[in-house]
Amino acid sequence: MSTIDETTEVNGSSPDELGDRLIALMENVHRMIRPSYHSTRLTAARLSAMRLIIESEGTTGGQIAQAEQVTPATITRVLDGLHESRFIEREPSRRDRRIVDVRATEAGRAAFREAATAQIERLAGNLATLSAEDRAEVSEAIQHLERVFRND
Amino acid sequence: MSTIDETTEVNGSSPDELGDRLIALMENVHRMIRPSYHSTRLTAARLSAMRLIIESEGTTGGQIAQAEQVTPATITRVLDGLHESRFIEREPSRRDRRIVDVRATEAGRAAFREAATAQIERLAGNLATLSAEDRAEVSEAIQHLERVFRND
DNA sequence: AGAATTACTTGACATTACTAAATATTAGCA
DNA sequence: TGCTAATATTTAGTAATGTCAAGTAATTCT
Repeated sequence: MSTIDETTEVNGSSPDELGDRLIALMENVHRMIRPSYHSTRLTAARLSAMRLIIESEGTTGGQIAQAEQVTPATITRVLDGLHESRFIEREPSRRDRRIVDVRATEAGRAAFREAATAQIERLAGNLATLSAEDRAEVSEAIQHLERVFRND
Repeated sequence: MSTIDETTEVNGSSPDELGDRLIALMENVHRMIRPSYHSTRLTAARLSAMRLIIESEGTTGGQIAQAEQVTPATITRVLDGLHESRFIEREPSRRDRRIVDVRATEAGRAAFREAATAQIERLAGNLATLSAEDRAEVSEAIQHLERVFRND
């Protein structure tokens, strides 16, 4: 007796099969959006951190680490890189001087906008080859997946 | 008069918006499936390479590099790691001794099965919370995206 | 006050990516 | 045939991103 009811599990949509295909797809997409190493000073982890820093004005090192699901040690280094490029400012919090408040500089915001735009456009070029109907379906699916995988 | 017919561009499905959402989603998923550094000897790039090596019996270094969209130099290091763990065998091709034929060992297959299963299950746990209908929609969408992003 | 906890940094290391240059082999051509 | 060019991979050096373990400084708890 199978645990899977075949009438409801059409064309590889069981959780396991879906996971398998999602992993393979994700690797393809991830490589495509990987920023090139020398064209910009905003590499993958830094770009992602900048997104958080800009969206959550006055966030802290620990909050970034949690959102990025990495250890504080990793974030320290990412912030080191961003600071060296003058994209952020770090300052011990007034209320608790162990905590580091992080803010984006104007240069940081500008660099983020540019890098994020380039990253999106690399994907958008491919996505534009889909029909509007297919894109609507993809949009629906992303909504489902966002519900399931979001961690804020 | 807009160049975009608004009846076909519903809920954020323009290529740019879709790209933006896809990037955020992929980052979440990518962190979730990132193998932990010390629990297994199959790290991300090695696991991905093993998938290719097992699926395409008797593939070569260059073919792997192309499929993974990285330089041959990168693949050499990945194969070094896999070889050190006795997960693959490397041998100059009989027909052209510049080419390196790569084959998975039994230990490699076993390790791959174990690591891939763990990776998939981390995702499948989340995906199982979707209804069968939603999963079917996601499956459709993945098919569209595979068509657009696949590079073999 | 002293001990424990918390937030972050530092040091030592592994993995994964790059470019440039080296090596070895095969293919093309005069 | 024999020189040259092209091809497949490796090696060397560097950068980015991640780990853990240990250290520092500030806050909280008893």
